[in-house]
Amino acid sequence: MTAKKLAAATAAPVEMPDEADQALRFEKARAAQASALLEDYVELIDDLLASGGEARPTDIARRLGVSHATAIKSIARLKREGLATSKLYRGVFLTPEGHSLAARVRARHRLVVDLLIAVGVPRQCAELDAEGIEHHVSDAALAAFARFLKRHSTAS
Amino acid sequence: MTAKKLAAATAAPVEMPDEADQALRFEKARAAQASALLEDYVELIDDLLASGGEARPTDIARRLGVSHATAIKSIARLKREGLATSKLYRGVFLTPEGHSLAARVRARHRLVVDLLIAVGVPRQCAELDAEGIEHHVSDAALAAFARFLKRHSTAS
DNA sequence: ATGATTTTGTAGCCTGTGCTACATTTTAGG
DNA sequence: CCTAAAATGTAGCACAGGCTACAAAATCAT
Ligand SMILES: [Mn+2]
Ligand SMILES: [Mn+2]
Ligand SMILES: [Mn+2]
Ligand SMILES: [Mn+2]
Repeated sequence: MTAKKLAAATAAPVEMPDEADQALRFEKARAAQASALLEDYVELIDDLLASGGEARPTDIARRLGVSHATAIKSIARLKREGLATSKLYRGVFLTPEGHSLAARVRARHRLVVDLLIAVGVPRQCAELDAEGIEHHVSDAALAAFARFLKRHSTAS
Repeated sequence: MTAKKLAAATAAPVEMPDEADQALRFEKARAAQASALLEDYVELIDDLLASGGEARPTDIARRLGVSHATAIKSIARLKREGLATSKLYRGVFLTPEGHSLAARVRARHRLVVDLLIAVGVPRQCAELDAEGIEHHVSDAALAAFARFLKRHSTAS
């Protein structure tokens, strides 16, 4: 290992980031990925409740493109984590925590779409990509997005 | 359901996207998520090979922040999918397919970081967020990012 | 050279998130 | 009201990607 480090120090053409930093980056990305599913569910449920009235497992499943069995299991997880409630054959509802998460998630989703469009991404494409991107945008980045949009919408 | 749709049509305060479109969005995001891990591995392995010489399972594990057992299993998947090779105690190497994937992934990673910085995200934060965001940026969005950066770097 | 340390590999476990198939319950239509 | 259709729930499977614990191999240092 000593030999290898020396060789790297003398002949390395590429600089690597610090090991610990890099590990933290990947760990953060994995964590975001783990909550992505929950975020999409609460956002969708909140949309359904706001738009029509009911958020039924079958509707949720259809909109997410998964089987109803899968949706029901994920809804069970939402309940386990205190984000949703449901009564047999009565549809799904959000707890206050679920509702406030949904609000944050929706605001972030919109901001991401708007930023993508502002830098020139076609609307359709922006909406496609945002669905995945949103889960990895930190609050600091979000704030920067908001500043950018304000700057560039007033300067029409 | 007829009654529900009528109610929604008359009193709906929120517009929902088309069901099929929405399902496609979520399916695409899930697909991106599934390849994210492979992308991070090939990018990291390529970096290690370019910078020092070797890409050993333990190094890979440390940099990714996972146990070496986990890394070895993921490397097995890389091999199964034709992206990498390895001989016992000889480290990991990329196939031509793996190498070209790594090149695409690295270019995309850099472009995403640069764009985030260009819109005002602090560098540190940009590098953190990019690790997750990169896997969800389509080619079309990437092209838009490149155009945006060219426009805004020449106009200094 | 040999003993300690590091690296690698294996085995077995868990959780999350997909699926299909089947059972049950509710809802809707005639 | 009764039957057919739709919705819901359950069971059981598969696979990915985490982990720890243990075993074997290679490397390093004395
Ligand atoms: Mn999403
Ligand atoms: Mn969303
Ligand atoms: Mn990444
Ligand atoms: Mn990357």
